[in-house]
Amino acid sequence: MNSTIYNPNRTLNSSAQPRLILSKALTSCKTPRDLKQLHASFIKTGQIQDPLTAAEVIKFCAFSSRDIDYARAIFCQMPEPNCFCWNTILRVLAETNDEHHQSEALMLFSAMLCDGRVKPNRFTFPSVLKACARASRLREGKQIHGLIVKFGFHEDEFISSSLVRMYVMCAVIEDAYSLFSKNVVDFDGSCQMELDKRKQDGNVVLWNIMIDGQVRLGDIKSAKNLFDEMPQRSVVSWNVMISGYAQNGHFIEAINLFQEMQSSNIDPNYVTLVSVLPAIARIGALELGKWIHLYAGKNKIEIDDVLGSALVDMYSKCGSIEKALQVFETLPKRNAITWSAIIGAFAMHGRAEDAIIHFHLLGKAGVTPNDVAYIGILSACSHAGLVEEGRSFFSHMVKVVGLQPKIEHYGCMVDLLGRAGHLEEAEELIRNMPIEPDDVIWKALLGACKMHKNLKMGERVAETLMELAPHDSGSYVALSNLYASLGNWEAVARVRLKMKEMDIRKDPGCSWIEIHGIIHEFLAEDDSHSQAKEIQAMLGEMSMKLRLNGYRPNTLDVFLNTDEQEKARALQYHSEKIAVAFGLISTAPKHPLKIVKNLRICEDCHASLKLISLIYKRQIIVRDRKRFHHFEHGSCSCNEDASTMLNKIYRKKICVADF
DNA sequence: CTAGGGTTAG
Repeated sequence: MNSTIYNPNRTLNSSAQPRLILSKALTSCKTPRDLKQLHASFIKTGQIQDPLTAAEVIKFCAFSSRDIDYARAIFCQMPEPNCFCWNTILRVLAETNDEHHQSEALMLFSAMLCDGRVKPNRFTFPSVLKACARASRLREGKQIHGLIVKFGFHEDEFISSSLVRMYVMCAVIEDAYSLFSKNVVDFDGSCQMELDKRKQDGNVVLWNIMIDGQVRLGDIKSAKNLFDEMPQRSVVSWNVMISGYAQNGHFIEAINLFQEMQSSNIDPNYVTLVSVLPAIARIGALELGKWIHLYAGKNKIEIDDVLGSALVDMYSKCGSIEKALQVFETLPKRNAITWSAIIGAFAMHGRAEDAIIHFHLLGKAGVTPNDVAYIGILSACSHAGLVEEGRSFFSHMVKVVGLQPKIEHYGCMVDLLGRAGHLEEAEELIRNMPIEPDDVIWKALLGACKMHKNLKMGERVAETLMELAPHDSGSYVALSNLYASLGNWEAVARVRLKMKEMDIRKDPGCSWIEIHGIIHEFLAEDDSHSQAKEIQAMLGEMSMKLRLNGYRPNTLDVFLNTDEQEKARALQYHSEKIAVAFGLISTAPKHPLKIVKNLRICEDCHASLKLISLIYKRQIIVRDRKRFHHFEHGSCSCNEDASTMLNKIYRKKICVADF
């Protein structure tokens, strides 16, 4: 590292200014420029020599202006950092999301020990353990555990909870649990009254860490059990559990818990909002999302770049691209993730031009695009068929920005080339890329084979896919669709038979609708809802009115091997239809219905919903796993979509379900 | 100077 740390020949200038004035001066810094100016003046007056001043500046750099390099530079220039300074830089490095910085924290810690002029104190270890935890460095973690015992800090409750955290994050759940049990205070015992506030808080933290660890290991059930068992909860306990659900795909549970939190009179804070918004976005619960936005405003919760990114994503995934843009434009600060969110939003809504415009604006704003921004821009190009633009963005990413393309980027390129008909080039890209291809990328190529009716390549790709993911329904469905698009029904039957033999079933379809702020979830053929009877009646009415209006069930995409009547029945009970039926009986006339589906909407539902929008005079907005469909006056916004055009041309033959 | 957070191809 930097040798000036170890230079013993300089002396300390102790012209310390009172700390209050110092932090006031720091918080008055609004831009990195202000900070650098203040720093310059500290250097001029020699005040930077004061460890307290330096530590404050380091902290401010790292946490308020998030400039780790600058923080490190200040630390490295200190002739004789005291323990407080060491602790500060260690904490700064440990709390980043960057594994390099966390490793650096460990190296710095060992430098601190070697240097020997400053002994680690009880504030040093939590940071160092955090670095081990975040970087999953069990070996170092154990060594540090030894040191802690040697220094006699193992009784310290902050340190013991950090130890639990380290073990839990390094996936040594048994050690974590035994330490946890040793340290956790039994609230059922008579000692409860004697516990002081600090001890109680420490106890809650210990539980929170344990829950967080279970969540990170993907053991949501154990996490929830602990959450239910814990004697006291803080707002963090709720946040950990909510984000745990959200990050493991249990969106409904996350939202339910968020609502339960409010019934328990715990006020959501900034982190709560950031944690619950992704779940709201994925479910498409616009009303709840708007409420969150309002709540932040009312409760003076600052909408910064982080919360702003979550809001932009939520509005876009809930169908309000305009609102997403509006939030984006009013943000005081935008980082690479914020830009990725808006670019991804435009991509999802098929607005390639806006995506490109914003990609250029990002560069003008002095932000370096991250890998996710490139995923957004490449998928926008792909949807719009902008092959040359896509290629140029890809090479820009590699050659100019120096980002290593991930499988997602190759996936976008395969999709881009494949859609445009450059099938050979797409396949070559897969075979030549330095990453092992996954099922997703082969599926993209298979989709393109289907689109361009390349049976030869399609069969070859499907074969590879079935080897790669033999129990994934997707490849069978895609191959079957390819045969169907060529009218080869015999081959379709063969694929379906094989699926049956291998007991492979299509993923269950699932739809959500938000009514008066409550989210209702429906599976296909679902009759578990409390208003199941009314819904059934409505479905009956819908099916009758549809038939009176000339609709005939399109049973080609029903994947069951059953007779025609069965198939028609199954279609009637697709989850999106159930959600629409429920929406129709639960809302006032003319009220638009917004539905989110986990899979792609099937052609039969697509056709039915067009008619339903006409018959019931409702706007119906369906977000399927890929895009938005706005049904109104008997037509859908995606009408001009290429695949639908194909379906129109091959209406009689095509088996449409794209799943 | 313990704990929690945002974007991700088809």
